[in-house]
Amino acid sequence: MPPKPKTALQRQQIRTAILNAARDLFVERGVEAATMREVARRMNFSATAIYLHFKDKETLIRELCTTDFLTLAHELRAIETIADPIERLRLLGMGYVQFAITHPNHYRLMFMSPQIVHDTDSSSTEPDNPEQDAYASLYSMVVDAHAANLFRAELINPELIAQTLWAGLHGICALEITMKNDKCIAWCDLTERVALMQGALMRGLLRNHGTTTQIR
Amino acid sequence: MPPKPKTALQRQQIRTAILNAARDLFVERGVEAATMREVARRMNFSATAIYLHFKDKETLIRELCTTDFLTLAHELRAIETIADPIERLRLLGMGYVQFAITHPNHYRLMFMSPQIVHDTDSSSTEPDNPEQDAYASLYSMVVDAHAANLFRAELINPELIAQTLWAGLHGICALEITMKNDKCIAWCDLTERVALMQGALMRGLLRNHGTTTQIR
DNA sequence: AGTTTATGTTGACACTGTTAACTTAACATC
DNA sequence: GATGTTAAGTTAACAGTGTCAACATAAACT
Repeated sequence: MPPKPKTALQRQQIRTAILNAARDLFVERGVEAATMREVARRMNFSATAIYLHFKDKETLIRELCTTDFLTLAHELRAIETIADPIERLRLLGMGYVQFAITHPNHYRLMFMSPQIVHDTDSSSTEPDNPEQDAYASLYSMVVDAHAANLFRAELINPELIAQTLWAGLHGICALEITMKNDKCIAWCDLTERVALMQGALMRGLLRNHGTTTQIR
Repeated sequence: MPPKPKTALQRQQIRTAILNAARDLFVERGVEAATMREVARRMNFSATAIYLHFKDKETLIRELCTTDFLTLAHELRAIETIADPIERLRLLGMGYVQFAITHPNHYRLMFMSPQIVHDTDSSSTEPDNPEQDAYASLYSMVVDAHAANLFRAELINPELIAQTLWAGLHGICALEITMKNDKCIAWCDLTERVALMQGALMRGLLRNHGTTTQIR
């Protein structure tokens, strides 16, 4: 294994190769299956070579999730073009749930694991974290709907509304990921649960709680 | 350390002593801080002595959570005496959230960690698991309310309603536990979030969506 | 007294993440 | 061209972890 000085591009290629190798293990069997040593093994590296490219396992996995979540955020960008604020919110929620269900390990690590303290001043070069990104787009949609006077009069704080909508969908995703195989509970169909959550929350939050927003 | 044959009572005392020692570490610094070796150290046991009383770490911690959750379930029993089904549901939700926030590590392990497959036939002697217990009491309350014709006409499945209510509150608890220190998000007051979630879901699910159920 | 048995302890195995010290090949400079 | 510098990678090691197998011991039973 001859060491040659690598150009910046080559170095980046190795980084993404490591990320891909780690992802294979990660998406399939979770964080603790994605061993640093196993990743190195698959790269034909020695166990410690990974540390030349990533500070530690934490940052490796975290960076992996970050990039994947950012691609999601960009995919969901198309939804922002939809005119009707309510329909926009509904579709955003659907996309969110869909991602959580198809990438449970990513979701678990981003939203269901103890967070890094995320000190403000640290390495300075990570201004856009995906969770903020996702929440920000939800929030902006809520602000739009609020500006259009669509919410009930008492609801004066868009932030509170956004956090409630998020919590509702997160609850469904989290329970599905964690307990879908729990035989003690007769789980209803996932899409039914999502539809009812969205329908009920909308009906509970919106001003004209009548015919337009229908609970299926 | 002289080994004497222990009576069943003594054996049970040792078990609970181990559980208590483990709980100290667990509630304070989480699962991975509750090391088998550290528990043994605090008991003045050798590292492997714990395994004479518990099959492995998994079952130790799981049993710890189970008992604590069951005591919660019994505390919440008082709520069942409340006459108004809606108020009953509301208080149950409040108690649930309160427990989750004051025992975040318990909650995390019970509802936010990959579940054991919980094969039906195993050791046979664990019929009442607390998550089923909690869900069962929620479900029975929903059934009552449903029998009293309080829900909207379209909502014919109490199970679906119960799971939606659970998911809503679980979402709040889970986000609070995982991300309360995330500075990227301007979290609203927790009790406000709970109140809005309960109010909105109730308004969205109940039949008379008018003056009685007020969103604060 | 001698045997059995529950209750422990010691030592070990196979892992993990991670750091320190060493090796090697490619480049820049005198 | 010989020399040094340095990035890239290796091996060895440390301090942990959960857990099992083999051994020890003291009480109880026959």
